[in-house]
Amino acid sequence: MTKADTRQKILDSAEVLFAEHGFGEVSVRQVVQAAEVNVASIHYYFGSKEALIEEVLSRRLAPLNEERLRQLTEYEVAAEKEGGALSLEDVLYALIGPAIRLSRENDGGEYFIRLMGRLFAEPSESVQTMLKSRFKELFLRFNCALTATLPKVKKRDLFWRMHFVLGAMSLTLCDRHRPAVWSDGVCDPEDLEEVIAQLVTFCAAGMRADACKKRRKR
Amino acid sequence: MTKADTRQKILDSAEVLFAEHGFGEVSVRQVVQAAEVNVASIHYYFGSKEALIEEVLSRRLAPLNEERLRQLTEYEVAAEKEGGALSLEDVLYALIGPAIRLSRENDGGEYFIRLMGRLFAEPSESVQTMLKSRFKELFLRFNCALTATLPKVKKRDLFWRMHFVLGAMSLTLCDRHRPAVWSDGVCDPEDLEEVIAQLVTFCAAGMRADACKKRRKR
DNA sequence: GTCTATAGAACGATAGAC
DNA sequence: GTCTATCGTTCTATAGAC
Repeated sequence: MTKADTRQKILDSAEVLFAEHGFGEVSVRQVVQAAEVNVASIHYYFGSKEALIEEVLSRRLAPLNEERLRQLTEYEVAAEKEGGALSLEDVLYALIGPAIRLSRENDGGEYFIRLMGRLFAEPSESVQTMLKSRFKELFLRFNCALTATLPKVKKRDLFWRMHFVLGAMSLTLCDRHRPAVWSDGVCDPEDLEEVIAQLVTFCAAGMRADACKKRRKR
Repeated sequence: MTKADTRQKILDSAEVLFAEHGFGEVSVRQVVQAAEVNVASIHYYFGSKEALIEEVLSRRLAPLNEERLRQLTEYEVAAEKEGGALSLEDVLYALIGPAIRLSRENDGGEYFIRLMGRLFAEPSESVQTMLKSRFKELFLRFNCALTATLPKVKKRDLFWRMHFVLGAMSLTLCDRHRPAVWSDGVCDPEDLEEVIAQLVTFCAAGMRADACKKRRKR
């Protein structure tokens, strides 16, 4: 077995196990058993359990966020060529589409995406700092694009709404079966393009809402 | 120290630790140390770590969901008295308001709410079955109320949108500081009524969106 | 009802032969 | 690069004195 094979097998098994049970619940011994490699391999290749976690994440996050930025740029160029403006739906589509598609792929992307959903629900400082640094560029680019398509929405409202978009997307990524289970089969999460369309429709309407007003007591 | 005191101290400490670090990452020894009680207490009072987790959850979930249902009924009665119909904003307010308020209380409710946010991101079957059974009644009641206020929205679209509302709310509950951190202080998550108003505004607009259409390729 | 003491298993990590 | 063997630690859980 080549070096690349062992490394790969460890990463693949770790991705699945961490996604299904969480970091703390999975031991390195379970990982090596699932990967069918030796106990010592993880420390040989990664040094520690923590370093393994880091690797599992970075392996897929960079390509995903690059694809999002690529699509956003593509839509911007297309809009300019047609002489029109970038639409809100385009921006949301570039943000949401690649992640949902990755979550339905059979090469393990599904597990990585569930892992990301978990991480966003994780308030520990180290995790949040890691997320912020890895999403900073993406966040700024999309924030600009959204501001441009929604000139009437106040800056503060826009930040809140981006947070809510992230939440709606994040829960959808966490567990693809939930909408079907809770709706007794009315929703079909296997229909990829519908999931994306549903999310984009909901989020676009939410982003376009009139200025938020605190509620009068009734 | 009375029996009730010890039990209470264990539950309070467990709530905080589980919320901050997750179930798997926290050992019963850390819990007893934080609670300043004996190592054997947890097994005396709860039997096992798993049973302790169950107790931490049920202690607060029932009152929270009762309050949500109570508010919904209150709004229904008020609307009928005025001869008007229940508004979508009322329904969302009854769903979201109590949870956000609990998340800002200083009696530990804050930690419980973060724990719930984590659980929703947890796809393990046992957790999802537990959640579904404990939220079934609430879900049905609110589903009815939403259907009534949104007669034009298709059943399937409605289910999807409820899922997205849950996601937006869930992420907001997970980590109260995130919107402030990501927006460099522009958002103020300490302003309770604004958080609620922002969420209700966004979700109401999303729920009212026109029928979802799959996207044409561009 | 609270304590000490400890069983018995699993943990992350490493040393050293091959 | 892969293996076995094992270190030292920590874990959940329990038995039994008080």
